[in-house]
This record gives sequence, C-alpha cells and structure tokens, in this order.
Amino acid sequence: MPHTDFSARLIAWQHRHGRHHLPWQVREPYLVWLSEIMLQQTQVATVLDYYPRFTTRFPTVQALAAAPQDEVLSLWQGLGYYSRARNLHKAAQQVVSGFGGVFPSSRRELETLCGVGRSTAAAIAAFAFHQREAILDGNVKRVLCRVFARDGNPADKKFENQLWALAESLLPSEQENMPAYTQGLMDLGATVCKRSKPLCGKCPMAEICQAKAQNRTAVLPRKKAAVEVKTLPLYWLLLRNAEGALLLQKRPQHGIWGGLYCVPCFEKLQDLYDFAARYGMVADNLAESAALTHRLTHRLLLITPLAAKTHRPSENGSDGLWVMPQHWADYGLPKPLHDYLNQPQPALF
DNA sequence: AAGACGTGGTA
DNA sequence: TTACCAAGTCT
Repeated sequence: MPHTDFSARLIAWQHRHGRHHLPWQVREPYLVWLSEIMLQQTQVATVLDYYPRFTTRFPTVQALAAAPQDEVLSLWQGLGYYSRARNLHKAAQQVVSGFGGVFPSSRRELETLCGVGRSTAAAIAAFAFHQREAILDGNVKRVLCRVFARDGNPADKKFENQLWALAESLLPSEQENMPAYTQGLMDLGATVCKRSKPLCGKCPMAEICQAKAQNRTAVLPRKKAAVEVKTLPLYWLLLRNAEGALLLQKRPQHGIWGGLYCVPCFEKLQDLYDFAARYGMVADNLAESAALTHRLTHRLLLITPLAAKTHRPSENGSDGLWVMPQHWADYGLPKPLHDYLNQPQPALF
C-alpha cells in the first residue's frame, strides 16, 4: 500500500468531515502557539473555555511578555500542568527579546522556546508556516499504530523513533496541504479513531487499516504502563487576620502547583504547628475540618484543612500576602483550594 | 530515561 | 470505583 494514499485520503476526509471552526485555526503564529500549549494533554472542550480569556487579556506576544507571571498563572488556574503557563510566559519573553517579537518559522528554532517540544514545534510550523513537519501526539500515535499495525511498547524509545520516522514518511508532498493534513490527523484520532469503540464505519482509512483487517483495533496501540500513585498527606493552615484577610503564599517555581498561590501548606502537622505558633496559635486554637482528597496523575493528596484566626498584627512579607475575599479571584490557586474557598460555607474563621 | 507534572472525561 | 488517557515537555 503506497504511503501517498494515506495523506490523500486524510486531506480529502479533513475537508469534508474535519473540524474547521476552532478559534485557533488561523494563520497567526502567536495564536497557534498559544493554543498548542494549552492543548498539551488537555482536551479541546476544556481549552475552549480558557483560550479566549488569554487572547482577550494578551492579544499579542508583547502583551504576554510584559505581564507579571502571577497574572498569567491566574488566567491558567484550573487548566493544570502549570509549568506550561510558566514556560508560556518565558517563551513570550524569548520571542520578544530573542526574535524581535516575530515567531520563527522553522521547527528547529521553535523548539528553542520554553515548553515547545518537537511535536508542538512541528504543529506550529505546519499550521502557521505550512512547513512539512510531522507531529506525533497521542492521536497520531493511535492512528498510525492502527492503520499500520505497529505493535510496540509506548515507553520504548526505539519504537517511538520508528513512529516518528513513519509520521515523516507520510507527509503530503505539497506544503499548502500541511494545515489540512495535520488537522486531519488530530481530528481523525479525536473523532473517529478513538481509544475505545473506534468508528471504523466512518473512517477514510478503513480499507487500508491493518489493525481493522487483523481485528486488532482494540489492542492497538498498546497501553502505557500504569503509574504508581503515592498518597501524600498535606496540612493547610487557613489563617485569617482581624480584618478577615487570608494568608496566601506563592509556591516555589518547581513541584506541585509551582508558582500558584496557596495557604501555608505542610507535609508534617508539626511544621504547621510551629508556623502557627508565630501567630500566637496553639493546637487548641486550630479548627480541623474534614480531610479532602485530590488526585493528580501520580499523587493522591490527602489534605487536612486547619482554620484559625489571629489577632497579631499581620503584614505582607516573607510569610506571604494577606488577601481579602474579594481579591481571592485575582490569584492563581490550586483547584482544590479554589473549590474549598468557594464552597457555600467554607470552614473559615 | 523514568518520573514529575493537573484536571477532567469516559467506560 | 478504578483505570486510562487527552494536541507533551522537562529533567
């Protein structure tokens, strides 16, 4: 089966059945880049919510580069993988200071931007500059593993490289077809060649699909090894001052919720007590509420909130910022804290 | 190079 | 309820 058939089938299918009205389907590199970062490990429906907030607040790469990191993270709140937001901000500054505010058009140069790996760089190059570059995301891997019956361990570097080579061998010959081809790969994977119950009856590759011919669509691609989920107990100190402000701290740039704001958070209860003691608290002053669980990909967080009110003078400083409820929304908060504070009756003093 | 890194959707 | 994973990248 000639590989040229693959791209022709895909492009024809994309024109008739693909998605054409997503807000980031434009030629503007800044908008394409922004959407590609948001879409990493994130579904389209979720991004549709966040994308317009960013383009409204940051219409240009210059506007994004000039913003404080806290504002970028505040807009990113709830989207997850916050290194993407930190890198987005850094990359905007790279574009402004290193490329004169103009996005580079080659995949190689795009890959020098923070948070832009090979697949994202290729997507930007293809969509915004019509470059013949191959993407290889989850959708593409699934389509290729099925159509060409590639059976390998997804964690195997050699197998991964074979898929890259296959993806490159399938590119259409004409540059002008790159946007439709690239979008077609994503759309086919997302809407027809789905993980479970693929709609082979609607697939343009049905006649040439080797997995379908071999009755192996259910087992290809192979599953990734399950990640071990460790339980991590955390203790939150919800400390209010006499005015009703809540103490928030900016989290370290690396690690869980890096760069977001959170109430003082401790892995050991004793460390929370030691911290609270500086505000005149003893254990009896702390109101413990029911633990909440929050599941990340690799951690199960077991969070115990402890609330207290201090009458000690409170100033913004090394302990953090005292923030009144009407300003909580201005801060990028971890999802479980955001939800906790926005309950009808949060257990707070 | 295996693990870190969020949240939401689906079966 | 649990498992799996979604337009991945970084270290």
